[in-house]
Order: sequence, then structure tokens, then C-alpha cells
Amino acid sequence: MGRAPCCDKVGLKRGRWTSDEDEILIKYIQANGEGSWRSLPKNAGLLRCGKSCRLRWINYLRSDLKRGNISSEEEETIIKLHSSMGNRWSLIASHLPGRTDNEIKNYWNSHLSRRIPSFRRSSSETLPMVMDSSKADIPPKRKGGRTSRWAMKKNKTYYIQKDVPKIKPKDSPLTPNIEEVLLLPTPDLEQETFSSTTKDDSMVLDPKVNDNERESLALCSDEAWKCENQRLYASGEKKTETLGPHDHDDQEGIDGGVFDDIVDNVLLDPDGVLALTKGRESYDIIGFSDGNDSGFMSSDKMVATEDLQESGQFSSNGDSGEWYSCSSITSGFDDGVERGNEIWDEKEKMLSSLWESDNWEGDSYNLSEIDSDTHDAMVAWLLS
DNA sequence: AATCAATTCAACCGCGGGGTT
DNA sequence: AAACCCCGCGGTTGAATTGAT
Repeated sequence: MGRAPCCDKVGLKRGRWTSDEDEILIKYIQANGEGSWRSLPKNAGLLRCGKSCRLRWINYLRSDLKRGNISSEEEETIIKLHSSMGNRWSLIASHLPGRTDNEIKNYWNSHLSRRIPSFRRSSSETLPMVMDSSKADIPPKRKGGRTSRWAMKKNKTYYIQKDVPKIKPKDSPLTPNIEEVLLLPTPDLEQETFSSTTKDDSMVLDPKVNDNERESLALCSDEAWKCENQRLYASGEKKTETLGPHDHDDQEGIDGGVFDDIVDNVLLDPDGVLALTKGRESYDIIGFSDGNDSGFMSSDKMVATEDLQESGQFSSNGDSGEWYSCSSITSGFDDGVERGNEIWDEKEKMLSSLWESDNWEGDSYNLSEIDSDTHDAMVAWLLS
């Protein structure tokens, strides 16, 4: 025997809501507040299922809903959050004030998933890449279609509800709980994309690193990175500085900003360190420098030093800063889906060749022995 | 003008989690 | 512990609407 229906459907109205029904629902909630959805329709005199009332209220009638099309900023946020959270629409919506999970889900399905086909890859395929959709020059294959429904609703009546009690205010989108977000599993990243031939989660590549640094780096496990000397902290610690791959003020991404620092200080600085770290769901690339200007990046997380934060290249906290999904690391130097896939392929190849090389000395990788081809490939990839 | 195909999105559905009895 | 209830979530559906033919 199946589960009993949430409500008795006999005699209940279904389908589109009329303005009269909307008005009844609004007035009732203004008087009684949200909640008790099951009993609400009966008490309010609506011939609707409680679920339907809840949905109508949450998705349509609430006073704090933002009307209008999704802005490019919101779209970018959706893309980045989705890259980290997957289809957790309600969670994503909680970071977009005035937007509902349903709205975001619809927007994703109708706009983004088509525009950015790589998002549709299953988790058994390669990792998703977050593209700068604004640059993805892939026109929607619209033939017929219609304009935004909001744009068409000239005659629709909306209700201004000044006195509706706020039962459950949503979080501000710009104040995400960074640590919570970071600790979330990323279903789309579950697949490890190259063979795990290493015994350790963490590998230090530069033999020139001193003992202290080596010790710090060795602590960089997937679950808790802690590199005190470099002032790099893992998620889960209060002083976590969690950042995305983009310099937010520069929508071009990390190119030219953080990226240059990483390249200059990590790859090109003889005192720099490059570490490959096996992350929770994927392999990450992390770079360090000598502690002056440094940062590191990964496909899963990105952390910058205080120097970089002070320089304004990163926002560093959840109170004022914005953040980006670090799995979007490639977006800054990516012009679209195909390019993203290409980069990912290059990344895979490069990392694979590193893993398989003979330059490993225990957990360390001897960069001085690195062949020029591999070195060039690494630089080329990072510069790409 | 009529028809078709594409698209959007409001609404529905089933399920799972958490709380209560 | 088990049964039940309620809520919220994510996937899906289908009506409404559009531009193309």
C-alpha cells in the first residue's frame, strides 16, 4: 500500500491559481503567518491542497520575491553555486535573495543547462567546468519560443504586503556561510579523474622547500590544510580564508591578477613551491611562494594569503566578501565549453604525466629534474 | 490565418527527513 | 521503536505563449 496522499484531493482545485485565490491566501497569511500548511486551506477557505498553497506562497506571492529577469550577476552566482552544490536549488536560492528554488531550477534548466552543455555531464564523466557563461558564445537554439513570462505580465496584479510577518528570512546572498558551503560535498566532483597511484594525499613538488615549509606542506591533506608558515588555512578553521578562483573585481577571472601571482611566485619563482594535493573529490593544484605574495589555487578550493587579501584581490570573509566556487577555477581563462573541456583534458594529461614521471622522491617531486617538456606543459597549461 | 515546434515556468508529484505521539 | 504527520526538496509535467513556416 502506498503512502497516503498529503491531502484529500477530492473536491480540491488544481491548476493555475486565480487572483481571488491569491488574495485569500495572502490575507490569511498576513493575519496568521506562514506554516500549518495542511490546515491552512481549510481555515482560509481555499479549495486547495496545503502543498499547493505553500508552493503558491513561496514561489509567487511572498513579498520579498524579486521580480524580473535573472541578472547577469545572479546568473553568475547560480553557475558558481551550482558547480559546488549541484542541484541543491533551495541552497542556491538561499544565496539569492528574492529568488526561489523553483525559479532558479527553471532558469537553470531552460537557460543554463542548454547554454553550457558540459553541465549536463553525468558524475561518471569528467569534472564539470564552470564557464563564464557570459562569454560562452553559444547562442540558444531558439526557434520558436516566447519571451519571459514576467515581461509579458503587464496586466497581472501583484500584491504589496507590507505587514506580512517574515517567518523565515533568507540568508543574504553575499553573506554565505563559507565554511558550510565549502564543507558540502560536491556531487558533481565525485569522480576522481585520474588513477590514484599515490599513497599520500599530499605531495610537495619542490625539493628546494625548507624543512619547515615541507612540514607545513606535508600537513596539507584533503580534509585539513594547514600551512601556518604560509598563512594558509584549511576550511573548517575559524580563520579560514576561503576564496574563489576569480578576482571578483575583475570578471576576466584570475587571469592577470591572482593568476599572475601564482605563476610568478609559484612556477617562476625559484623559491616557490608547487604542490599537488589530492582533494576530497578531485585533485587540486596548490601553489605557494616564499610568503611575500602568494596564493594557491585548486579545483575544489582556493585560498589566498593575507597579502593577497589585503591587496584586494580576494575577499576574505563571509561578512563582506563574495566567494566563488573553486571548481570554477578554469573559468577565468576559459572562453567557453569547448575550451573548458580542452583545458580539462590538458589538466588531466599534465597531472597524469606528473604522476607517472620518475621524478618522485617519496612524497616529493623533484622539480629540478623536471624535463623541459613537462615544465613547458605545466606553464603552458597554467597560462592557457 | 492557421499550424507547428520550441520554449518558459507555474504547478504538481513523490520522496525523504525530522518531529511528535 | 514504530507509526504518523508535516514540511521541504528536487524532478517532472503540461498549459500558455511565442516565432517560424
